[in-house]
Amino acid sequence: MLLEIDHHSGVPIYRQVMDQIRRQIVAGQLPESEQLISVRELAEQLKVNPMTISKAYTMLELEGFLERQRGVGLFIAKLRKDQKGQTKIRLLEQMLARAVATAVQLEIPEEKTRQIIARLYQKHGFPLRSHSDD
Amino acid sequence: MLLEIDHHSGVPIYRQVMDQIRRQIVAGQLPESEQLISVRELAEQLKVNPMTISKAYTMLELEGFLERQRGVGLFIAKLRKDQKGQTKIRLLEQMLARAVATAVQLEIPEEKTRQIIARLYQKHGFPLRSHSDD
Amino acid sequence: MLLEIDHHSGVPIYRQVMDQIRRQIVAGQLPESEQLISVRELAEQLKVNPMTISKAYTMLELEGFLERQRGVGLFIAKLRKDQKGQTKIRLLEQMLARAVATAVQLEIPEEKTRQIIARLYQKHGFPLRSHSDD
Amino acid sequence: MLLEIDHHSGVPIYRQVMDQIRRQIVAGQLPESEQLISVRELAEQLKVNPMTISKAYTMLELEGFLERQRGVGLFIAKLRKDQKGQTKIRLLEQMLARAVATAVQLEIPEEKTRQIIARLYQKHGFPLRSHSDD
DNA sequence: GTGGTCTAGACCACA
DNA sequence: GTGGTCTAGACCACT
Repeated sequence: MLLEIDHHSGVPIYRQVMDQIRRQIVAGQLPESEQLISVRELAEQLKVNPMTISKAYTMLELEGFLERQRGVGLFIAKLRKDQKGQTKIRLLEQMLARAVATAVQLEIPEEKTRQIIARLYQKHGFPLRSHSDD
Repeated sequence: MLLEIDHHSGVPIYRQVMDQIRRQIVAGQLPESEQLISVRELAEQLKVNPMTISKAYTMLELEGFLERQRGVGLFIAKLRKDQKGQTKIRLLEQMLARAVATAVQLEIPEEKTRQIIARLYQKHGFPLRSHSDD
Repeated sequence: MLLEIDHHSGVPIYRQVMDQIRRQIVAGQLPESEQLISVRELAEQLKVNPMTISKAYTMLELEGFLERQRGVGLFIAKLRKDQKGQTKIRLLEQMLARAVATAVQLEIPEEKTRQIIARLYQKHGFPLRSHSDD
Repeated sequence: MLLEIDHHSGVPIYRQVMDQIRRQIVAGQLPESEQLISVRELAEQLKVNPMTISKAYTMLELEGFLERQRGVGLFIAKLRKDQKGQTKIRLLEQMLARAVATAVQLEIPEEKTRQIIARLYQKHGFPLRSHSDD
């Protein structure tokens, strides 16, 4: 599991961990039912406090993305196929909703917003990847 | 000047004040060179402590959106014409960048993102002014 | 009397007025025993509050640079010849003392400080003026 | 870290703290990447309210001299090598500029200013380290 | 009237 | 443990 922590972003570390794991799960990058790397190990990898990782794991469990097996560890939850798709759209919509609300207040037309979106997609090199599962 | 404070959002009050005033300035909703509502008055309106408002004003002054006249009050700074436009785009890009980064990781194609954007714009009744059926 | 007020410098206006008048007096740019421009008039010229000018005048009177003739107005005080010279040096020394203290802490050598001084003098075009009264 | 607060100078305490820390950083007296003394501790040392120290730290962070690590503390920022030198010169120039502007208006020749500078440097026992007769 | 500073004390998020 | 936020209330400088 590859995670990147930005200590200067202002975003709490436990949130960065949550967001990245959640995304990897719904993106299917983390195989279902597999055991998660342990709190201690991940903490060591990322050079952060174990309590921070523990907090992230606990909250992801509350959200239903992780399942705890007492005495064993945490596992990726099995999500129904449509659940994944729904979550993906929901996560994206949340972020876009705030962006569009801002754009509307600033009277930035949809066309301009589209241009920015297009540029950002290009920057991420997305067109090169296949997206047949949508 | 209309401001809305959400005491339960977790976002510091002074930041909510900053963000809303900054946006109103770059959106041209606050006329240049005009005196701002006073610290005490806004504090009373919003039912918060004057220091909280003072902090927001001070930070906006540091950012260059407000100008102080000692003993008189704070005024909307005159921004160069291009500065406003740049700030508007910058504010929007910040929000979109995170959204697109998420979309790419979730393998949501640009077309789908566009659809969501379009729907959100419609919901806000945009384009403004050019239609008469509002 | 020519005064320039910088509303954005952070220096209180009454201080800017004091400093400039004081300097003009010891520089001999204001003829001795002449009546000062009235509070109201100067306030109008500079577009500032009359109380601000009044405060500056009062403090200069306390410093001995102005003399009040009740019912008439304020006049430039007659300074003994050596007083002017002493005041000039004192004013300069005060400012230089703080600068050198800083330079020493920052380990900036005297030579570098001299260079900066020389550049600043050139910028003011000083070498062009005669300075035979020293 | 040694700081001295003058409660009667009229200069806000948080500014005195900022100025002294900033100078110590660019003077290299505070080692890079080292953790700063905590807000509470410094507040206790100086017998002032923690918020006062917090304000100074926050502003220095905005200026780029300090870096925050959430939940851990504040650290001296790593400055590019030339940044330090530039800041040193900038700090000194600011003070000298006002002094020379005064000197020019008072028609004090550069030579006289140099003499005062030289005397002040001697008083501070500069040049440092290169002499052994201290 | 304006904003700026400071205090004492509370509560919170983060690691 | 760390810093961040907010309050209520005081005092000050400036115009």
